[in-house]
Amino acid sequence: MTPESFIQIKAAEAVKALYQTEIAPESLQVQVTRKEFEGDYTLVTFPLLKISHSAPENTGNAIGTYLVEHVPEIAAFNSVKGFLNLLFSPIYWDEVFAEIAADPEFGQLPATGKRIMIEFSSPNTNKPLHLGHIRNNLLGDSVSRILRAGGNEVIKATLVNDRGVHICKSMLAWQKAFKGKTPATTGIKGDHLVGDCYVAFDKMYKQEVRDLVAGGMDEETAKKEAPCLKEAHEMLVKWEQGDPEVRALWKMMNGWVFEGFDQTYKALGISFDKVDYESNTYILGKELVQKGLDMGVFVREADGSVWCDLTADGLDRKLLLRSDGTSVYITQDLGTAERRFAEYNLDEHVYVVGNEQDYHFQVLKLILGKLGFAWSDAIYHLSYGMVELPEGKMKSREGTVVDADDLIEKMYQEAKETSLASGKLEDMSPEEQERLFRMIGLGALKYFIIKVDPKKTMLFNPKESIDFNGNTGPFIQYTHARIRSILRKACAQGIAFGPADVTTALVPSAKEIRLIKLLGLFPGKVAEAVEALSPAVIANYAYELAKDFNQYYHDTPILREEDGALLRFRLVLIDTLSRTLRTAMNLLGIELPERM
RNA sequence: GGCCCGAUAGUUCAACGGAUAGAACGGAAGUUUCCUAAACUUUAAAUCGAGGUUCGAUUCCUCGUCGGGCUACCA
Repeated sequence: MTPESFIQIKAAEAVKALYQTEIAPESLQVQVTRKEFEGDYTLVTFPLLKISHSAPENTGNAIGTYLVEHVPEIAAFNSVKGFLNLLFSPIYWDEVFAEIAADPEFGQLPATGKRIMIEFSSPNTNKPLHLGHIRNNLLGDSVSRILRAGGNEVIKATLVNDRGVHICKSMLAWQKAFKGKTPATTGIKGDHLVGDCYVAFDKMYKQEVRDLVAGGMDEETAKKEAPCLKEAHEMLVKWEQGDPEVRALWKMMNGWVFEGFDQTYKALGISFDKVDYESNTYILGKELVQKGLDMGVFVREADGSVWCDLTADGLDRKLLLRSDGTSVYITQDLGTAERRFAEYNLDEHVYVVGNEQDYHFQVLKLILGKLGFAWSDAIYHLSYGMVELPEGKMKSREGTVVDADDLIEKMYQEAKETSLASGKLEDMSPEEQERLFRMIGLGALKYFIIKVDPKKTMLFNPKESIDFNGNTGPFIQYTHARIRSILRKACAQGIAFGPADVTTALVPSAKEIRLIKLLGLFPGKVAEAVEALSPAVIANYAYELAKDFNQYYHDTPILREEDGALLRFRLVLIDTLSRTLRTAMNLLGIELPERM
């Protein structure tokens, strides 16, 4: 039980005894006591004044007196305005700490019995991954870990956009300007090679538009009439007809891209349980269109196109089927969602997709609801903000995109330089060092991105991205390494310790109590992160833990402690701390080194 | 035009409607016989504006200002 819920329950009992009123324990507000006041946790009593019909301080005093008299874990209280500060007794810290130290799965919440699918990443196969994808991937990966820790069964899914006119553009450019070039012959990573083709197409296209405009055509028309664009569309038609040549080229180039993506995913430490390809799913949803027509929620226009009128819901009319009978993006999304819910019997489905698609998901949920699917409410769009650079928004056309592979490599190099400069790694094997540099570089990148509230637009400054100080991944990794170092030394000195040594009857210091208090908060933080689908909650918690340890460590000579019992208590404390830190960082997908 | 989202120290980020709005970086000043100084200590510095809701508002509501996104028979 978390300290908060413990107080909530006891306080509700107090209210019942004192004022003969039943209240829900969850409705009571409990917070960690601010450090300028005496106490461990604080009950906010303002909301209770209506029940007590008494001044804030009197109410607090009444409840405080009751709690001290009836609850052995609560030792003392003081009441300041509407804040009832409660001081726990050592009995309580013993209980909390023993519970944490003995629980090998600390932070894992009880099973909910829910099955949740989370879709993220969902890349296009016409260019390599960039910084925006990294935010998506890290969020998706971390949120799935958090949902799992929240007691849910989680299925990580991705839907690869492997078909469409954008891929045809890359294919066309390859035919025209890259023929014969492969990742093998050029030494270029597959997804980058295909991305180069895409850029080449764009160049070609722009030149053609300029030529047409120079020839007297107005720009709007020129943009539609550029020969290479038309060719790309013809290629798409051929692709849909199953033209063997086009299909072969498509398969080959997609193969390059997948190989490239695999490397990037591997570097990021990300994997999926289920991979869908749009080339297989784009037909889905057509039966739903018929169903909608039968139900009268869709209408067919004279030209054969099918629409859903959402104007009554404050949105626009949405196209579902083109006049030529082909489906659009949302149609297949409808079909894919239906299939997933049916196939996996999902309780919830989370989509990690950028906030530029807020409208799309609003429409998606609305239409599914109109089609009579009760589970439309179980769809959650985890909408995240864009990543901007100091010079503004990333624009692929202006070449200001931060490439994922480049970035990962840069972080690694930076980690390597800084680590080598510290001169602490001389006795490590080259392989160990490599592993460590990767771990630190990646930890810096991941933490930097994940610590920001998902829904906010964030700024990424490549120059400052790898900080090893302050609220950063490496700071936490460093802290963990220090803890492990102490524990190693204790082992080497033959000091045995274990959960049995946990007893704060030794009178722990204020800082030790604070650490225990912080540790006890972890399950609550996990629950909060699940609720908000926000890894940032965990990230900031982990930082607080690390920071507090550093402060504790600074003026507590742990291994020089003479008293055996106190020494063992301290070792158990920091051992528990390192475990909790590890568990928390694991939820973010960040590895912690044993030493650095 | 319509719809959606955001605005907090110089900068990047925090703060279930709760106490004197927290950190970090950068700035200024310190700490190394000691288990990792990639650390620690001290210090200056902020809620876009105007109303409203209430015991209490950075947080909720309205209006305004500024910024971003969406508004394709693209995906």
